[in-house]
Amino acid sequence: MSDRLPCAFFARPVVEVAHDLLGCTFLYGGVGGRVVEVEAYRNDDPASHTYRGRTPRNTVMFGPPGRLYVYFTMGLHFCVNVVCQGDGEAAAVLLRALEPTVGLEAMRKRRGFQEPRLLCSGPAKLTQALGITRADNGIRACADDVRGHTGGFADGRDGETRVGVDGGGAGGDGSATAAGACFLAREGVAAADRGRWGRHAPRIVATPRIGVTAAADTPWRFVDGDSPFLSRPLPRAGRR
DNA sequence: GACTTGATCCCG
DNA sequence: GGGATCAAGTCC
Repeated sequence: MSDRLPCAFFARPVVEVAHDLLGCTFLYGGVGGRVVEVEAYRNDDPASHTYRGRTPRNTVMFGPPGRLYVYFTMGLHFCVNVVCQGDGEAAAVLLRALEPTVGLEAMRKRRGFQEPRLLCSGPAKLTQALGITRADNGIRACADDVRGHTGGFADGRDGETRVGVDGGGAGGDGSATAAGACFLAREGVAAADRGRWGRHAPRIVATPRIGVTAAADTPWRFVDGDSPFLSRPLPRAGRR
């Protein structure tokens, strides 16, 4: 509980948050693992979905930090981001790979593979393994801040669950997205290994982002250079 | 290199 | 409104 990242964690510059998320644990519906690869996207960034302004699809990115922005891509995949910076700033961190640590069997079942390295080593693999879909767009992934309020939509939507813009989602299936079932947490490791936000300290390596054509050189993909669970191996130079 | 579908764009 | 375009991926 106490180690769940507060919403304030995400209300910081997105590149900073991306760094700090490495080594944290992402859990969704009791399934998940250690974050080993992320990418940062920002409003003034040609590679971001929000670069050309607000649309129905990217609306969640313009909302308060700490929410999930889930988008559908390539005709068959979902990818998941966590909204960052201030309400309206439209920045987010794409979760690209996890080292699976919790709920391996559920992930194997959804993915159809046994090998742990094949479960969450890519943004769409990860959502498939965890069972994240369009219906999760807009759900909160951060713990309540102290007391009082941190953000929330101006029109009053808030609280725990679906605030997606598609008005759909059947609303009542409530399994994985039940209150508090989706969050990021500081990893429970020796205090000596903890950084500012208490996570297990990874060896952070920055590279250009994968699959983007605009701003192709911006080095906003961050990985744990020692992890074997990346979506793709580090180029030679980045290895140890 | 194929696959698959929906959001967005550009024209009208 | 309608058709063209192309996308923050995966495949083992």
